[in-house]
Amino acid sequence: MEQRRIYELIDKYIELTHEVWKNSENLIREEISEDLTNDQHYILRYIYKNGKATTTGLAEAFSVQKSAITAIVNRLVDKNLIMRTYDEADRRYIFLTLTEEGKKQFEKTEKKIFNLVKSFIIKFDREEIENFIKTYEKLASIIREIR
Amino acid sequence: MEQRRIYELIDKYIELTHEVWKNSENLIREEISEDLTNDQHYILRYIYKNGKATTTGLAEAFSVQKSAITAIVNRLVDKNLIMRTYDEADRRYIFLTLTEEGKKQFEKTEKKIFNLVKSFIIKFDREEIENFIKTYEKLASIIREIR
DNA sequence: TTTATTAGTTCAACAGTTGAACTATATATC
DNA sequence: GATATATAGTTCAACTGTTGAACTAATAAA
Repeated sequence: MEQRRIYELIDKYIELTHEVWKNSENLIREEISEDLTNDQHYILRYIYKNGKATTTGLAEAFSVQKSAITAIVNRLVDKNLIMRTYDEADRRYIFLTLTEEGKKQFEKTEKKIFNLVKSFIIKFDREEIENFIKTYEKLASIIREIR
Repeated sequence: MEQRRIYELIDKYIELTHEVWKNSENLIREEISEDLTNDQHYILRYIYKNGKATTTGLAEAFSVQKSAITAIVNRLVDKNLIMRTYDEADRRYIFLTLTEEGKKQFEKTEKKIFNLVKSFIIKFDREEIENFIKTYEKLASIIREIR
């Protein structure tokens, strides 16, 4: 590929990712902010999908320090959406699980986000969106390798 | 498209965008954090590309309140990367421009980000990345319409 | 001239983040 | 078994970014 075109593509990529991410996050926030912040929802999402989680596991998954997770989890525990339970086999571990209220809250919030994403995903024809997701997956794994 | 497949695609989209964005931002932060935060760089980027900016313009472009822009701009002014100048034609307006140091800093930082993005963009063949960007642009304009 | 609007800042309050210091538990080494 | 090391998690101070309300200053409209 010619240098010039590569340059243009990179430039567009940088601008597009920033714009799309920012706007999406704002749309999501408008939908859910009365109940949760976006980051709080992503934490609930991780625990919901995995059944349980640890501080260290979340810190790795979200690429942040453990203290950042502690802070968010504290807020979710205060809201009675998450529970902490010691692992009796190794008491250094604390398992984070969703309370019943946490599950309900997640499902409610996720549905709103889901419908939002759906509203723009359905504007593409099937082939285009399939290819887009396929490339996105490749991109994710390339970035995973770099880290 | 069948409901089930749509569901899967939306689910993947939500997970992929979050993972890719988070990881990319972290990679960028590792590259530039000694000089600038990521958001500070994006503000410099906007002014650099447009020559000048106003608080209101930046607030709209970044979809945040004006006070958020004031805070970031203050830090950049403190670092002597941005200048404020009153518009003599309408003294309500304050134009934000880059100082010489600001331009240099931006170019230096942008180059690092550029090379980072390049390192994963070049792993795709031309057609794939062209299609990806094309769909991304469509996505951006759909989201722009929704807002 | 009075009232509206517009551009921008200030401020308090909050979420999220890092990084260092800390506690508590478990594992390795002598 | 005692000491040293490693691991999981929290606490804390400091910082960035954010909202939203109250404010100042300048311009436009009535």
